[in-house]
Amino acid sequence: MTLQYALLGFLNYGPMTGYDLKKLLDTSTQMFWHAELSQIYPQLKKMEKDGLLTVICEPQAGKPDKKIYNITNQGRAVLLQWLSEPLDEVLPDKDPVLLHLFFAGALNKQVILSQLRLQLELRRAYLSRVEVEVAGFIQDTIRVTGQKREGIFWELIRRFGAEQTRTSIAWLEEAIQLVESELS
Amino acid sequence: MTLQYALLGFLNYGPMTGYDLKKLLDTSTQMFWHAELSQIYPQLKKMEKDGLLTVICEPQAGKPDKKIYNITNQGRAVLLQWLSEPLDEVLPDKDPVLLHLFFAGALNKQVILSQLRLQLELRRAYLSRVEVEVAGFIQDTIRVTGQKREGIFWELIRRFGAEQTRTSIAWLEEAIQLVESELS
DNA sequence: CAAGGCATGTAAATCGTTACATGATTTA
DNA sequence: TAAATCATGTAACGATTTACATGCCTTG
Repeated sequence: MTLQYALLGFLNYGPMTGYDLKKLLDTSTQMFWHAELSQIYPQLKKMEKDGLLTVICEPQAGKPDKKIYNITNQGRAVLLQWLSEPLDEVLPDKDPVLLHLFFAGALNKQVILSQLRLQLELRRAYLSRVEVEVAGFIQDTIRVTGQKREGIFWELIRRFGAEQTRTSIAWLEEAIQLVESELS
Repeated sequence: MTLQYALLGFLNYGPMTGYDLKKLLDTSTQMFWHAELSQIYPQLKKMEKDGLLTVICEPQAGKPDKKIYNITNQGRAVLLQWLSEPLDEVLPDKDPVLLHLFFAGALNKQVILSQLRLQLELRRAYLSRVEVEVAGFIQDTIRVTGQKREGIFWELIRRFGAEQTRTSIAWLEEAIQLVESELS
């Protein structure tokens, strides 16, 4: 169901195809929402049937028709209603990395250390991507589309990701030290 | 598949029932892994069929037989193999709260502020639970079971949750200020 | 006396991933 | 010439949630 709202959110920016939506999911929401084309296409079909979207087919040579989706007033209403819902939960998410670590007592010190060091490396690389590429991408998008109000929230979420990653990095550094010194 | 490893991880501590496992998932891993009984029972059955577990049925009056599961050597090998896998990904998780906020530009200032304030309240409450109850629960468990080595990791993960929550709180406070001052 | 804990499950539905299928054009 | 981009999908499988079903015992 949530995928529906993600798609409505993007279609509220303007008409586009399923393929376009996939690219947007991959470049902007990927860290907190993503989906495969094989999930997006049927979902769009259902939303059209439900009256949340309309389609225009644009014939193309050598490729399938381009199906350009438009959000309807009903679709906009459904989106706004969802967006207005109170955020009254702290969401438990699923994180296999933490599950690993939770049972890591069963492993020997060296294996644990190499796992922690690998995570540390990956998160440092991710942080620099968020601080450089993602930040630039958001500024470009604001400039090109003129979505200043929306841009405030995009940037806020980017900073959230950066802060969370910094926290992870500091924690991993401490964890490595602790395992090195306190684990036999 | 990951649920299997969570169950193996707990059964590696000692024999127990599906009902027991559900309670453990609810009290210790709930923030990074959880499952319903309707998923746990069939999974245990499958794991027994696969030779990762053995069962002993203990008849009870007025209740269904208690089915006590034991991890086998093969189960232990499967668990250790999974635990040893390199943690070579930064996991994208799904977070409807961030998705909300990503599209919050479509909402008016007051609705956004009340949503952010609600999240702030919830996370402050969660942090105090992690710092008091969860911390106490972990120390009790270490004392009662004597799992000192495992306890190091439980405590590490608890601190991770606390740090991430602190980061969220600081970020929400900033976000509220920014929305108050910079959004019309 | 109602609610919750104990203890097991099944059935249906939804959500999500992976694999398969087509076929032209562009880029490395 | 192989791979990526464009552009659509279907099919099969696996993971997860929600609803339903039973029934005793304990606690408030």
